[in-house]
Amino acid sequence: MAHSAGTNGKRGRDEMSRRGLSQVEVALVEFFVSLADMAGMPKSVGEIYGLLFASEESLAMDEIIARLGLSKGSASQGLRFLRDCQAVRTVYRVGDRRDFYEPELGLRNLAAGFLKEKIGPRLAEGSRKLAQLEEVIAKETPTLRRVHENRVHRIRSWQRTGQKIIPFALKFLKA
Amino acid sequence: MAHSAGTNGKRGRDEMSRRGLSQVEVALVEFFVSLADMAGMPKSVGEIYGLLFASEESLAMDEIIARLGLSKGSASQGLRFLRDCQAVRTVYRVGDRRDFYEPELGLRNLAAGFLKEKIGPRLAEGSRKLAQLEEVIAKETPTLRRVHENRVHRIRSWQRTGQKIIPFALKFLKA
DNA sequence: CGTAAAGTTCAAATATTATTGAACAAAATG
DNA sequence: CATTTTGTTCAATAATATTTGAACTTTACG
Repeated sequence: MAHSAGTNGKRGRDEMSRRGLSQVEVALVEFFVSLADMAGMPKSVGEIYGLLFASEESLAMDEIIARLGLSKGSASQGLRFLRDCQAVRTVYRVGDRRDFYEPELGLRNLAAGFLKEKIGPRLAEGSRKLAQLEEVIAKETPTLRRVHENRVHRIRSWQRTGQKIIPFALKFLKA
Repeated sequence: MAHSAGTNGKRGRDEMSRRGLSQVEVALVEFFVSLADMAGMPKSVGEIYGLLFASEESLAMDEIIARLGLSKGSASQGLRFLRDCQAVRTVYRVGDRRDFYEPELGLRNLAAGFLKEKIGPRLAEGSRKLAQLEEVIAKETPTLRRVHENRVHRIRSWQRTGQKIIPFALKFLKA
């Protein structure tokens, strides 16, 4: 078990309070946990971002571990994920070897980082697979080919629309 | 086990081919499985939509079951999910009691259905939780309150931006 | 009605994903 | 350079989500 205080493996609202998180901190952590869930990220990622978001000053990994009651492994991986998406930044404090973390608060940057890191690669992969598919279709008999080309063109059209919308939406978020 | 042909529980590319799916159908099913995964939907939902998308004519549930080799339960639940999001429609054929399904092909309608059915309720729930949180914050001491209000206002601002973008993006997709 | 076909539900089984923690690596400190 | 602090990795474990299939409901048909 990752921590000494709890009587079981679940980190619920009660245990969070016991660890010294205020009601507001607990609520913000919960809020971001449900957002993380919506975006298909692990719960621990939501917890960490939520805690940093609620916290006035930056936090080191061991502080995050202590306050959320999660394991070193989860904290390390969660912070890496958040760094990869540029949802958190490290800040340096004189006389302290640890890395301190603070959250990115700009919606535009959060969205851009998530799109670039987590969505972009998968769309690129899809695009690659579609290209392969078009090769297969080109070899089919004319009757069959007509139907399949129609379908694949439909997806291509979706992709073109998406590629127009995304940069536009990001500009919209600039504010 | 849901089907008689396979030697194990996995439905891979090989088994799909054996069931009489063409190379193109297999590729389209795979394509939508990975899209479904990206959107946090069960694989079976992607399979079903992919098969319908690849299919020139509408299909009944038992045909979907036979061709994809999934269970009655999965097919029923998957089709319900797709109907809920308006990603598929039922069509009627004379002299056949079964419901036949065809896919929605318009990106705008697909996106709108997904947002309304799967994203909307969660955002509403988040909004509700934020309102509760604001009540708690209002009761805090002035010093603490200042910090927390700042954080929550940030989220409110995100929400306002999101609420402006979504209808705009949907209009953009109308084409 | 009685029967059969079509479809749904849900508890149990399975598959997938996240978390843990101990072993390891890197880097600063004295 | 030995030691301590900080952080990472990854195999085992725990937790979660999906799938299955048998029992059930609903609807149509003769």
